[in-house]
Amino acid sequence: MSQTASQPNVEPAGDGVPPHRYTPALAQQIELSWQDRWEADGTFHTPNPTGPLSSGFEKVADRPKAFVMDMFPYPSGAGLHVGHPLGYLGTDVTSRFLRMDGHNVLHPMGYDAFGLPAEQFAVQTGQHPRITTEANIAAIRAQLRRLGVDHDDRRSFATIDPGYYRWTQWIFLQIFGSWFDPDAGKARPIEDLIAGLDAGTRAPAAGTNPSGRPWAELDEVERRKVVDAHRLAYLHQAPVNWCPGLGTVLSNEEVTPDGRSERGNFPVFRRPLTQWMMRITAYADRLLDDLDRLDWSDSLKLMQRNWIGRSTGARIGFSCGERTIEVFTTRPDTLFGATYMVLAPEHPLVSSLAAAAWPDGTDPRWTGGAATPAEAVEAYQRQASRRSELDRQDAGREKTGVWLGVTAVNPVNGRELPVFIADYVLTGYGTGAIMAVPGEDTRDYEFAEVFGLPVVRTVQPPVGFDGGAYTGAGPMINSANEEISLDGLDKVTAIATITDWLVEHGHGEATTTYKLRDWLFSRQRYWGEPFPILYDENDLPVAVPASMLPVLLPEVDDYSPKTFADDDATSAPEPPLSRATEWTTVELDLGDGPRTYRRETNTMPNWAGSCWYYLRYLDPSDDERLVDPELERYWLGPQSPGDVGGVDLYVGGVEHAVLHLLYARFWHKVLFDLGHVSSEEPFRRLVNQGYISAFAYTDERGFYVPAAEVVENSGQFFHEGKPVSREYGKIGKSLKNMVTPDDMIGAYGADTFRVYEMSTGPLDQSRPWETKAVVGSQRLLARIWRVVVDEQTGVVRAADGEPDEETLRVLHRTIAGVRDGFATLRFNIAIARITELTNHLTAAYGAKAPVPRTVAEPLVLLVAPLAPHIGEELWSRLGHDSSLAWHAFPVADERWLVEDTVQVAVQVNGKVRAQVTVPADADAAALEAAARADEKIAGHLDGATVRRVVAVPGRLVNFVLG
RNA sequence: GCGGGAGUGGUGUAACGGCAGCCACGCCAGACUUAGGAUCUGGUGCCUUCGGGCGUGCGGGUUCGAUUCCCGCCUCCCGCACCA
Repeated sequence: MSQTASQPNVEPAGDGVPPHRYTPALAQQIELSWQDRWEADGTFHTPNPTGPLSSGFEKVADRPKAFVMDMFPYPSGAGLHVGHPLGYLGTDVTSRFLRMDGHNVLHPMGYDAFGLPAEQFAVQTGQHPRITTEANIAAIRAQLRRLGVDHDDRRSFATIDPGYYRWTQWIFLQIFGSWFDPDAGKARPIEDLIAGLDAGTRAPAAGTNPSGRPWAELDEVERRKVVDAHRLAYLHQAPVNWCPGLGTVLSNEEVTPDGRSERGNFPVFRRPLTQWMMRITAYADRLLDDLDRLDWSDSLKLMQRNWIGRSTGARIGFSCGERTIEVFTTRPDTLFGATYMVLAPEHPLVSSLAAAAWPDGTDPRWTGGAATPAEAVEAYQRQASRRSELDRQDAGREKTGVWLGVTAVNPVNGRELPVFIADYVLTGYGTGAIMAVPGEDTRDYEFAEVFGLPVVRTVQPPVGFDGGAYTGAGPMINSANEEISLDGLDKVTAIATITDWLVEHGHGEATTTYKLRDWLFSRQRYWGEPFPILYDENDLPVAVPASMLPVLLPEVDDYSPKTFADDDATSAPEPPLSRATEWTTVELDLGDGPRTYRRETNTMPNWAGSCWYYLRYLDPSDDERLVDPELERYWLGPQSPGDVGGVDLYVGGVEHAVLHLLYARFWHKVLFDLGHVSSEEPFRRLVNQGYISAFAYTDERGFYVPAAEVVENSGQFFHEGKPVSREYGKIGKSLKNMVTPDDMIGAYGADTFRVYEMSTGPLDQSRPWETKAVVGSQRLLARIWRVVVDEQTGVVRAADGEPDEETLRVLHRTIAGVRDGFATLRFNIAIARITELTNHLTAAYGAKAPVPRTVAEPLVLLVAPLAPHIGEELWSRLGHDSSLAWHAFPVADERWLVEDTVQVAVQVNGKVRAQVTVPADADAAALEAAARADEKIAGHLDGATVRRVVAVPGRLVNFVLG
């Protein structure tokens, strides 16, 4: 098996080019040959400790494991451009390095294949989305193979495989079948809840029992509704993001800040609809707190923290006639400064609170020009619902609102506070109602100005403060009643004091709220996982038994949901599956005799399949269970007490910071609570790879011209002789700056492409693409080739002799540097060190003397993770029968990392004035003596007073003159 | 507006608080060439009176010494944004 790729039929490379030069044609020949051999030999098959993939595990049983993973791609029809492989190559280099360095490495790849583009293509063409999706997967798989990545191909799958989504449905049933026990702080099986309710040891949670009657008195249907309201997956009628243009509802995360759909950019409206929700809010604290235990970038953690948006404060009740208005505030200390109240226009109390008529002397600004409060409210609510999210969130807009004609009572001082509705108060956050403190809140101050409301300061602003609201720190003022006084207190003490008082008098309590909302989990699409849910004759949801999974996606004639005019806010969703009439109705015996059930016709959102795919890699053939616990413990389990476990390196784009990464953590924690996994988190270490952008060029008319045809001439850019202007942006067809990996592999080979991508900066850094610079990587590989192979004869040139000491020092410095670069994902510094070694060998040995084998072999091993094909080829030519993929990575010998003598800089007053060479172990005194002996330094010191001498052994000497 | 990150040659970048610019692209020169958009070798931060001087966005500070640490400002990028 030691035959090499290039022995026969190398074509003459052209006039003057040596026949055995490392040309792109030779590189491609070598690459294809080694890709075939890796596949035939199963070189990258990773052994599991047990089960069907465990063959060969004894070879690696004593190795530490390393689970290295990419965010799997969505198989779009557009194929890959040069920006896509950056992360894939980063994990590939890492996994190859770790394998050589003695780890059992799992580096798999799969496909996230449900989703909108394939469905929309299917709607246009009538072709089943599975057909296009599978064709796209095959194309991307071929592209990845041609890059030489070391994925274990036995472990690949797509989320659309019934054998996969069967378990996606199974997990849904686990979530549906459990509730969050606030006492235990974790999910538990729903049967435990029912047992507690039956035994009377547990009462229905607040808001789950509308009738208010005791559990024991409820009938069967009422009980089921109470239980269903506790589930982690539950049906809920609430305002959701309805997108008529797409014909589906969307999660908050899928709606852009300006109130449009992330996909398609259609307007989104808030509409009350009954939909499946997942109770991710129950996990808000754990999702937040466990971020501290993850090796993720600070910026990414911050994005999740902001999205979860925990804030602590108080809930305070304000009496308003017969009713109580509950508000949430983070500043209960400013309660004495509340001068009015505001409800969100959609607040449920609004209509019942509105007065019958305006009191005499009502400020005309407060009525909205309406004859009665009811009319004013109705008009304002209509206006608010029509207003797009963009308008409504524009903080710069003048405040609007109307008075309800009533007042509420400030519990702390009895002050009568007029109650308004205004759209600057959001219905979904806190209680949807606020106490307005214009003295210390900018928005309240703006509203108070427009409506002529009083301002009471309760925090002393600094002298000279002439702004409106004062939001800074300062002592409390104007904050006392007969029982308590906050005056003079600081903010923290005042909050504690007033909160105690509120609790004592039954007016409120300390509380925490979150920006995070429950996850809207149903979509009115065809191309997604069907819900394993049936509805019985009471229209209540029933789980499909696990034994009957998967619920297969039925064939339909029309893949599109009914869509509507973009702005038709009152339209209602109609999922494609509802038209599969033979499928929607089913007769089953679920243990109580045959009955007729109606199937859930929504499908799961795009994110469902990516929530757990890392578990499936452990054994994608498992039909018995979600994952073998032994495999999960081995690959994902905690590595030490307190460790969260999870994938050891997860690389992907930052665009998933609050979508996929939050949802997957949530599912994983539910699975952990229910005992299906031993790890608390799915992704221990996460790195966001940078983006590759490219220059694009426009002509005088502003049209893009093909970037590949633009030439530069002394700083100016020209296309067909005419000047063009340069822009910088995404790679793609629209900017006419598309460059594909296939283009680069065709021109240079995969190894050169890999080395170039890795050389342009640390993995997490974004960078521009520059095709003309790729040749530098090609030159490097050609020089390495020339170290081992004679370009004229093709004969291997490695010598048996010993390298000189200087070469050994460079070699071992290189080994240390390359290891550092690989370990920290700074492949650019690894390549710089390899280049130095190569350049040194070229200069020291040149074309005449062969490089000693003891240096040439480590060089090949060092470059192999980056450029595996040329690595294998040279390794093979050096006489090794087996792949270097499993050969030990070189280890630096400390002996050669320390120099005998070192050059140290000599500074005078911090400026370098000379270099002296001293023994490496010279102490400070010897260093100073050597420095003083230098002519230049002696000149500088002559006649001056040396106030101080700083001598750092091995580094420098600094004379400080007085 | 709030929060985070980043500013180093023409370009991508590199430097345990210790000689700023490793490595590469580009550019310049040379070699080999009928030729060079191949390959190889050398040079390449700026200024210079050739002694040297100045240089890591700007201004301060800490230090014997700052690209690195601290403070303020400017610019760019990212995230969030009427979240009470």
